[in-house]
Amino acid sequence: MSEEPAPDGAERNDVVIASDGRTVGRRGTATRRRMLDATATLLVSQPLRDLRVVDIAREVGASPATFYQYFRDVEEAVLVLAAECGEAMAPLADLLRGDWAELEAARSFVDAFIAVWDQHTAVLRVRNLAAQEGEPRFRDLRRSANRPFVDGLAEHVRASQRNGRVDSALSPIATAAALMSLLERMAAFHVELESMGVGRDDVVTTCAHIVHQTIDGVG
Amino acid sequence: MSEEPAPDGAERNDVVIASDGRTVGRRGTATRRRMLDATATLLVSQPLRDLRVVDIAREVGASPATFYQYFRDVEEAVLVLAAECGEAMAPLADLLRGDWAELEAARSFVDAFIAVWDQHTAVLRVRNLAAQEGEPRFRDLRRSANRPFVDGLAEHVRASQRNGRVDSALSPIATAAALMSLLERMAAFHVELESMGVGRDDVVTTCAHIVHQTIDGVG
DNA sequence: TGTACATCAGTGAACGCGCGTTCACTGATGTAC
DNA sequence: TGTACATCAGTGAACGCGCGTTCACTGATGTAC
Repeated sequence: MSEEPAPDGAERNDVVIASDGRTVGRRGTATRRRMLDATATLLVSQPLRDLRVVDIAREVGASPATFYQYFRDVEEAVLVLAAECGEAMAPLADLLRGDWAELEAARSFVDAFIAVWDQHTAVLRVRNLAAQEGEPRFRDLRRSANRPFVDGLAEHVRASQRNGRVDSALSPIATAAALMSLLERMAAFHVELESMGVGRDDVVTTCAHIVHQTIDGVG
Repeated sequence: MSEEPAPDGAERNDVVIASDGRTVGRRGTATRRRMLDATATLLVSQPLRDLRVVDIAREVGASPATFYQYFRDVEEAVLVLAAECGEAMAPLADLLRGDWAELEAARSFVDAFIAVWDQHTAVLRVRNLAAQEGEPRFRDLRRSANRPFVDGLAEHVRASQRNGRVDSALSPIATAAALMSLLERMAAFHVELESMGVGRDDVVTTCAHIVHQTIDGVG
């Protein structure tokens, strides 16, 4: 029966409520946005562990107290950013339709996937690190963002197994999970390969080959 | 000309020097070892970020001050553990010799690799997380531990490309890096797949297939 | 168009917790004779 | 075998920094009439 206050910065019936119960208007929404952007910016150059509320506040020229109007803590701000990345990923699920007999289909998907990572490297990396450390909320965000891809890849494997193109000893789920791991990691750190003479295109091509060959089997 | 004190816990001419300059004897060495083991144990259930000097000290029934006799900080203790894991990995390089025409060769390597991870999951995970966050010393440890495998895999790819069994569009380095990413991640979290009905053997088999097919090419 | 009021937005300054780190000390072990 | 000394080992207690967090306050914006 009790009327719980809405969680910080959460929306309820399109009305955003700040931590002290005031409704957030246009100006407040903009400030909140700047806090989020500042958070994303700072994560490019420092790990989440070293990111202080004071840093974010200073970055937008505000007081630490202002931060708490919109977020319970730094983690909550990062969770919002990670959720936004999830939305940016969603459209890629379409690229997994079709029979993928052509290498080009795999290439399109890999390229698009890495493109989203290139746009949001810092936040996605932090999301994955936190997920791997066992933070349940980051884990969930990652899982739900990747689920369509894992499911899609696993389905391709099953189809190829029915055709006899892929060895039935493979676990479709393990295969899909393995390929996603490969894609995420290469997306996250392909820039570092540049120093070894491996460019983004090489990475995309290589990943596409591996994915295609694995889920579509041998000719 | 100045006689620098040896770094904490470091060996010089087989004589270990503690942080206050005293040489460390049998008893001290044992205490240091217990500190290391306690660190590894605690890392199983909590991320590095939450690991306090006090926690480690309490775990071995000692005072925080004792910890500082042997390590500069928590990170240094973890670095020692990570280096030890590197040594545990080293023998696997032998498994990469041979021509790998047989799937079984890949399977042996994958199985052994995952076995080492199973023995040292916590420390290796922490090593990788720190490396991905950009900590140079963890990065170096990871790189040098994995280098033989990356090099070996890349060499196999080149050989297969000369045979025409693998598409020359693939970058040997990117391919090897991608496969290592896949292996590390599956080694790190294959336990979680159990809940989806995918056992350790399924994971090994699946990884072995992908690795073999990728570096040895199509029949 | 202007004025008064309500509400949204932002902050300075302080409090306090938790942890890292140190130091002067006690206790344990080893060894010379 | 025993005693004295040197050195190794361990610690209680405290200090202080840095950050999270809050509160009472000022300022900005919107709106009713």
